[in-house]
Amino acid sequence: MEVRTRFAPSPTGYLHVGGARTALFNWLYARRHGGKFILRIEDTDEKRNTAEANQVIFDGLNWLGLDWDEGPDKGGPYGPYRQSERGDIYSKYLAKLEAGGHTYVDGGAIRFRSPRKPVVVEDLICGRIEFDMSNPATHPDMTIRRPDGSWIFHFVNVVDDIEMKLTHVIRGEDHLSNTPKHIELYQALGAAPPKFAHIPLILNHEGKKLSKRDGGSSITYFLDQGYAPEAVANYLCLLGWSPGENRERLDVPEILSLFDLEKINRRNAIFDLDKCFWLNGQHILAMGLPRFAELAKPFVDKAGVPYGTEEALMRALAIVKAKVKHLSDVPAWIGFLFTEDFAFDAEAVEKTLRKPGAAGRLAALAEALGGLGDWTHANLEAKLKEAAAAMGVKAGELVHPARVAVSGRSVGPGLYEIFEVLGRERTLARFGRAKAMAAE
RNA sequence: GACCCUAUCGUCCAGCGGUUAGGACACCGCCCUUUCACGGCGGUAACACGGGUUCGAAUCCCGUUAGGGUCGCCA
Repeated sequence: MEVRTRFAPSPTGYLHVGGARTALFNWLYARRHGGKFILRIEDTDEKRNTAEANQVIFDGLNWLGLDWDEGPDKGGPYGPYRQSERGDIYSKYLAKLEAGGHTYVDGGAIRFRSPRKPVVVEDLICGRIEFDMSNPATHPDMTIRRPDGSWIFHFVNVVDDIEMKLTHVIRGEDHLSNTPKHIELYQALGAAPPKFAHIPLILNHEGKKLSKRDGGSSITYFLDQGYAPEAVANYLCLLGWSPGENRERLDVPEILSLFDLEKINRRNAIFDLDKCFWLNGQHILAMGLPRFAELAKPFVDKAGVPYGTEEALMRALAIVKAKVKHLSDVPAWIGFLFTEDFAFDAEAVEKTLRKPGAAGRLAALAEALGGLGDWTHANLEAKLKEAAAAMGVKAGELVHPARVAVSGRSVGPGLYEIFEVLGRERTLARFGRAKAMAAE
């Protein structure tokens, strides 16, 4: 039988990382087993069900690289995929329940009468759990339709899962206690329940459920902060799951080949931004220049870096890629390469250019480089070291003031790489300008 | 409160009856180095507690404690 999983978010206007991880696990499971991944919007109650709120979900999933086979925007054999458009289906199922004598009216609302029999949940992750449903005080008959005719989550969720032929329901552990209610509904409707897999929750640093207020609780945070989606997906799946062999950095194809619901653990995990950050750097380091450029470009454009040609941009990106941890930092890393109007860091100027003799050393270096043959990394390095030796100083005595002279800062890409990208003319011009700031 | 889940370094993840309890992030040293990163080496740091079972428990069982979740005419 074909595996069918789903992600069924409520359009609240943002995509929570916990939801994103749930989506990721569902997607992984479906793709791993050659099945289908379905997107369904659960908007029976939420009045924030706007086109924008829907778009946020689409964008978030797309950004993470999670594609769906059926959904509100692409249709499918069991649509519509928005609960607000499925009223007729729910009415039909309600009639079934009514015919079976499973409902009663209470205050205008319709409730489902619990059979009050023990219910066993066979969970792929949590194992076998038996629930005693006999006490109406702790397990009240659930409402399935409000007096105004609108539907309640538990009912429509089950109906849709039946109608859409879902085989596996992978969701947060906060639904574990709801599951026996859902199973009662399946039984009353004469449908076989899907396999359930309840994954542990993501907690904040206080050990509470991650909320909107917590940094990094929304997927857009990662996009804005300059995270690579592959790094975020990688980090998210490492929360509660392990590929074994102490593997940390994994690309999606690897995750796909290793993923297994049975290997998901049962303990809630605290979200650790530090590790996600580190993983981001690892992914950036490992990715090719084209991918890096693709991810960095939006930030470069947004910052208005006047990089000129595409080739020039690529040369700049190439020399900073190994240093960058956040893609959002790229403009700051490369800006000085494209304008003479870059800022000089006061402390850097003080420590290097204002050092006695700096002006003379800079002048000597400029002279040496002026006569250099091919303006290449190797030649530049050799010439600088030769000049340092001739002056009887350590290479650093030339390197540091030169770096500040051409970039305005004491940290940055490799010096010779900067020289190469700037070219002879601009490098020497910047030397000349810096001499004015330097101490004799 | 009732019910359900969970319990290994500060954090994430290994471990599934016999290990000097391992890896990663973070942190602290040292090395590499033109800066910053990267990388390398080393260090600090954990089996919640109490009973069992067993020749032998982080691993199995039972309690206690702690944390989380669910008990909606929210999803």
